[in-house]
Amino acid sequence: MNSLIEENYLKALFNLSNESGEVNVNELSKRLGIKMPTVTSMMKKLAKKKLVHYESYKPLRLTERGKKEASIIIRKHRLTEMFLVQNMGFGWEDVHEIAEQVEHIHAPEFFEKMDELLGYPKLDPHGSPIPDKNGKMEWKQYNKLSECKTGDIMKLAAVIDTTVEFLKFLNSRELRLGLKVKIKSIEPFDRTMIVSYGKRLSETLSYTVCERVLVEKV
Amino acid sequence: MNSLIEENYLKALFNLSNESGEVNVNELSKRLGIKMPTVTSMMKKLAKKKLVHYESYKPLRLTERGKKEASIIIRKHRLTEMFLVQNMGFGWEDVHEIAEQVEHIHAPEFFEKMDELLGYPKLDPHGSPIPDKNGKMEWKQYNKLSECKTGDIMKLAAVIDTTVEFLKFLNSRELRLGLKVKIKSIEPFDRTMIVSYGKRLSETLSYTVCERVLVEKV
DNA sequence: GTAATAAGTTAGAACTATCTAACAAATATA
DNA sequence: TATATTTGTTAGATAGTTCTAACTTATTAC
Repeated sequence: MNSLIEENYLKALFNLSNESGEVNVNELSKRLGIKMPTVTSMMKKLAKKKLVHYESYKPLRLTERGKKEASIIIRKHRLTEMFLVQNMGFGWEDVHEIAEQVEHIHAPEFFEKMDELLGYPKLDPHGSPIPDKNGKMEWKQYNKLSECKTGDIMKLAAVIDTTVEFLKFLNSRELRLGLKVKIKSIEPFDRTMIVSYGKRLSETLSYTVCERVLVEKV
Repeated sequence: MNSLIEENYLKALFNLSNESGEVNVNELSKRLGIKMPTVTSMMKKLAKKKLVHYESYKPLRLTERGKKEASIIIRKHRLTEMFLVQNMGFGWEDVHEIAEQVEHIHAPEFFEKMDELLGYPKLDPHGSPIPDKNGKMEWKQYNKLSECKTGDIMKLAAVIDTTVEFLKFLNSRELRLGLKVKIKSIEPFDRTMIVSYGKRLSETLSYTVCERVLVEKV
């Protein structure tokens, strides 16, 4: 059984690996807000437990067991987010912080029940895939909205950023997953996009925003 | 903000005070499965935080603040149990362990939402009162079934023991809260009761069982 | 290719929550 | 009351997670 603290290291390492390939002590340290020496010593501890491969000065890698345990925590997080939205009426902007705590509950039957009540969803409210009981998950290859070109019509598929501030911004523009967005023009100087969707015929989205939104072909 | 560990001491002290009046280090130590010296030092720590009144060799007492914080943890526990039963379809025997973990989640809006979805219940699935947001709760004065006499017709109101084993025993005899039970006779030697209820005209309940069931006049 | 900078490690300290061993106080018993 | 038992405290040790300071290795820039 891993402690809550170990679980947070595993999860952060798993997420960072998926985001940026190779992960080093410095990155993990920044992600967790924990100083590097502490991270080093935890990596040694997790290496002893066969959850990470650790060699001095080398990039950090989860073992297969480490990946599986991390996936299960992420499964619990995403099922919880989905449950909070679908079955309890929370907005997608309010669920991350709660799920961050609920994900550490050790009670498989609790999460199985959520899964069942939700009808075995494949995606969470932010469009991220929910790993199955064995920790397997399928990542669809989405593109960033910021990488699309003028004239493209794309469907919003997922968000990368799940902070309250970002999601409230999307709410304020009535932007939600599944929506079809047409790119009317792109400002070359700062890569701001002018887009249209639903009843909104001309909305301006900064590059910062477009970078955090994943889309797929309609 | 109190740690999970501090919360468990507060809750145990609160529950023991309600059960048996004066609480000493030894009792609290046994309840928590933690050795006495550890309990002593935690009491000193909680006294510094103005959550308990502590004097060497004197009984332990929660301060008003301590009582309030303990009540809020118990509120979260009982709302969770009720939610698991009413909104997620768990049996009353399966919810204690899960609630034991969920009660430590710091997210008032999560528990407010449960309360709302449940329609502001006053009692949990085991018949215990749910404290309000300010930590206030009303204890109805129930009697133990074991203290009733032959001929009494009583309604099952609450259970004292929430372990899986005990509740499964009650399930196996179709005993649930709200049920009317008539005491047909009491064996003087071991205080075993012969009772009737529903379609069951003659069931035998040991003193151990009757002691754990609270009842009220019909 | 050396110097400067960034990243990583080691050593040692602090804090929390736990324990055991030894002693002290309070309570029960004879 | 004197003794035995129970209860409670003090002191010191251990394990987990964190930190800072000092040092080492790797990478970047000139």
